[in-house]
Amino acid sequence: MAEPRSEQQLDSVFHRPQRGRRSQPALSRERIVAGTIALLDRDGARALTMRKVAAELGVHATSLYWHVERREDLVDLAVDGILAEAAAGLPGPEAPWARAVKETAHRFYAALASHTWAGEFAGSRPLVGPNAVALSRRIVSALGECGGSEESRAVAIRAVSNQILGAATSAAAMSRGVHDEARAAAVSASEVLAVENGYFEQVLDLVLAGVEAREGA
Amino acid sequence: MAEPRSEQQLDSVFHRPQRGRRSQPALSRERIVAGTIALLDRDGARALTMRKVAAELGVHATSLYWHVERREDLVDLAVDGILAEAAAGLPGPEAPWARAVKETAHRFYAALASHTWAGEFAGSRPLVGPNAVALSRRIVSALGECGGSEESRAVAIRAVSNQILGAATSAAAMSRGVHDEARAAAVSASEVLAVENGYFEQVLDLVLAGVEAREGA
DNA sequence: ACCTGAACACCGTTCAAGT
DNA sequence: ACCTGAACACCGTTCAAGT
Repeated sequence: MAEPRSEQQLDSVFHRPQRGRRSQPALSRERIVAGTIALLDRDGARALTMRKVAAELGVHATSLYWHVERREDLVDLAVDGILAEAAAGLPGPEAPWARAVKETAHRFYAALASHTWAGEFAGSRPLVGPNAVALSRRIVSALGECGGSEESRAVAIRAVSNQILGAATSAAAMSRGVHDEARAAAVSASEVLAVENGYFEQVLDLVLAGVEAREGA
Repeated sequence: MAEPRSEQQLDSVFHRPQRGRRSQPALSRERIVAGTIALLDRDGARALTMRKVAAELGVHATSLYWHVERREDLVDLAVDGILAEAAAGLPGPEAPWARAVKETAHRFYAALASHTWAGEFAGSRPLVGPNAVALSRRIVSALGECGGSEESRAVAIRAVSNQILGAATSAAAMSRGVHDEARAAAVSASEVLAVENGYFEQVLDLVLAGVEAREGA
C-alpha cells in the first residue's frame, strides 16, 4: 500500500538534489532512466521489474533504492523521459493558437504512441513530470488565446487532453490486443501506427472545429 | 510472455460452453466475476491477484484456473462486467443520432469512471467484451446516420471513443494522483467525479459541434 | 556516499493428486 | 467435473553489512 505523496515529495522524484561526489558512482538518475526506457522499448511494460532494470545496468536490484524510492518512480521517470524531445521543441508564443495546439498535441501524442508502454501506464500514473507539465501548459496557454469564457476554455482543454490520452491509451491497448493473423500478416504494427497518426490529426481538427464553432456562437 | 489469442479464443473468455452438472459446483463464472468486482471496488486495481480473488470466494487460488485461463481473463471479465448495466439500457433506433451518441457515450464513460480501476486497465487490455462491443456498436450506428463520407465518419468515431477512453483514463489517473492535502480536505473524491461528469457532457457537446460543423461544410 | 547480500512476504502458474 | 496442495520461478522492499 503506497501512500500518496504531496506535491513537494513528488517533485523530488524528478529533481533530486545533487551531492558533491569524490569517486564516480556506478549508477545515476540519468543512467537509470536510460536503462529503464531501453528495457521497456525492448521488452514491454511487463518487463519493468526492479531486478530487470538492475540487470540492464549490471547492478543489483537493491542498489536502485539508493536512487529512487519505489518502482513507481521508475515509471514516472521513464514516461517523462520519452516526453523530453517533444517538450524541447514547443511552438513559440508567436504561433497562431490553433496551430500551437495542434503541433503541441501531436508531439505529445506521437511521443506516447511511439512507446506503447507509456500508454499502458497512463491510467495508473498521472502525467506530472516536468516535460508533461510543459506540454500541457503550452496547450493551455494556446487555448487561452482563443477567446470565450473561462468555463468554455476549461472544456476545450479537457477535450484536447482527453484526445491525446485517449488516442495514446487506445494505441497501447491495440498493441496488446486481438491479433487477427490475416490482418497481422497484411499490415505491420508500424503501418497501423502511421494510419492512426494520420487519424489523430483529423480528429484533433474535428475537436478544434468544435472549439471554433462554439466561439463563433 | 503471454502469447496473443485469436478472436475466437478471446470470445471464449466471455462465453464459456455450459456443461451438464450433477452436483452444484462451488465456483462459477458469475461468482468469480462478482467477487473480482467486489474486491476491485473495495481494494483497488493492485489488489487483483489470483490469491486474493480466491480468498474473496473462500477457495484456493489454483481453483480459479479451472474457470479461467489466466489472470488477465479476470481483468477482461470484470471490466466487461461493470459495463453490463450501461449496455442494457441503450437508446433505441428511433433516437436522434446526436442524442444517441451522447447518451451511449455518457453511459460508457460513467460506468468506467465510477470504477476507477477499470480506467487503470484500459491501456493494457483492449475493451473487447460483449458489453463494450454493444456500446461501441451503438455509437458507430448513430454516427452512421449523421451523413458525410466514410472517412469522416471514421474520424468522428475515433473522436468520440478517444473522448470516452481519455476521460476515463484521466479519472483513473487522478484518483491515484497527487493528493494536495488542502484540496483533498475541501472536496471529496465523489464531488470531483460529479464535476468531471458535468465536464464530460460539455466536452462531448464540443466534439459533436465539430461533427456538425464538418457536416455543414 | 553508494552498493551488496540475505531475507521476508508476496506473486502467477503448473501439475499431480484427491473426490 | 471440479477443487486441493505442493512446488517453481519469480516479484517489491527492508535492512544490516561492506567499502
